[in-house]
Amino acid sequence: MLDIKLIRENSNLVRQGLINKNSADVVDEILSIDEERRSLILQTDELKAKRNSASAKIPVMKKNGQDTQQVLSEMKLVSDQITSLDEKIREVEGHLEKILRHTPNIAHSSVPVGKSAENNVETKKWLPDDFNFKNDFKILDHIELGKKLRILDFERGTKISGSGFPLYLGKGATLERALINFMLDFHLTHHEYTEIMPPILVNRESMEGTGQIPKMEEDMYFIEKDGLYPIPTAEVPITNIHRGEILNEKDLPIKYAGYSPCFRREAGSYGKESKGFLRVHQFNKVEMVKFVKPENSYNELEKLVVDAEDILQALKIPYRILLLCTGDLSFSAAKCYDIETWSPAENRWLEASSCSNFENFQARRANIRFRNETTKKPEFVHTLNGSGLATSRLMVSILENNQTPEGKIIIPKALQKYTGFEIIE
RNA sequence: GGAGAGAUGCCAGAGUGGUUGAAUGGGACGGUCUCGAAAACCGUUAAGGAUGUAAGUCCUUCCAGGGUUCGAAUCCCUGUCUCUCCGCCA
Repeated sequence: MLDIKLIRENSNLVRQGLINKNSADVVDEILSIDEERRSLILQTDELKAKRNSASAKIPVMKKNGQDTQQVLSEMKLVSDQITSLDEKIREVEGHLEKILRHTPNIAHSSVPVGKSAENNVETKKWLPDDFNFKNDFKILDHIELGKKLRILDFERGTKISGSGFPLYLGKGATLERALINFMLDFHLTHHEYTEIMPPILVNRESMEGTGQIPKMEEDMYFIEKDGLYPIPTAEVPITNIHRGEILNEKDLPIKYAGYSPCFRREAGSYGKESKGFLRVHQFNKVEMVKFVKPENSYNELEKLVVDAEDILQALKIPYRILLLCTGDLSFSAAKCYDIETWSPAENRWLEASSCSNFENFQARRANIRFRNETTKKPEFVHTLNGSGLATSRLMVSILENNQTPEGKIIIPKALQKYTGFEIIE
């Protein structure tokens, strides 16, 4: 959520920010509602002050045996006015809140302005030493490999649940589990994260806190009976750990990493993208979340990206990094890097991680603050998160990049002690 | 799932209609004392909003949302959560 004071005091900056993010310019609407709100508050506060002072006098008058009849009827009137004004304020504030909750974060000044994904900027490309984009044998895609080696069964996954629910078998299941353990261990030992195992069903407040709701509501699963949402990412429960809290400045930055399955309806996105692992309703992901002091958040974002990169380099998976332009940035993000891994069968890059700085956008929604040691006042923290990483896309790259001409898979060295085997054949 | 009890400040815990944003104790912080420390004593210790250059002033908030009343932490209704007992159960 944007700060109403920021909108009030820097309306043009916000206006341009919304336009850059391909979002509707609601600044004038917000300003006029805000003005109405403040004028109503002024009126009701005055009446309330009047009522309070009368309330203090009434018992004294009674004690002195004075007649309170006139004051009481006067105050009855005042109270009625307060009630109706408060009603109006509730309405106006509800309206304002609704608009603000639907208004996206604006991008940081270092983010390139652009309309869509084509305007994203590649900032880095990393390839393993012996890597070559051309192969001298026929590359099988992950679906064919999965079938041939009996490690993935998309058809039976569909039978059990529907399309987009992958079934891992045998060494495929072991490899998936190994990958999760490897990534978590790596972040804990090399990057000093605290491990989290979060609830994977969350309530509405949590979904609103991180910004998935209301904008992305259609993409979320929802269990109506209990009012719970299966999480689309561990970002939701992990960021909400500190919802409504005031943290100690000396505890910052707080760094959490956690594994969870992720559930996404992906409403309306069927088609070519949806085959195999490319777009699924359930996948596994290790997520990194940071709570940091505002002045450090951009520095922390760069470190977050490196944390994700370290995993890919250890696995020797070719990847590139994109700096997303304003138009491609998600609702809550102020700046975001996508990390894409190479799929030789698809002959293209696949998004495996997204590392974002939300500044205080989520913190404001979720009311996550820290006490500034110098000013002694609470301030909103900055929150960041990054996939570290999503296994489904990673699995595609691991299988396809490590296949032999005979269609076997060589397990990356770093993973072997987790899988207990070196090859899938 | 059934029955009951409860939710107050950083914590513990009073408060059942009127200057109670809230007694008391603990903790934390500052000070006095001390060579230093402890003890003792004194003081400070909420968040949000409106207004104002500021100092300040005012409003709101005792789980949440409604209601009664001139006035609600206190009374009524609904919801959420916690605890105890019973049942069920990985």
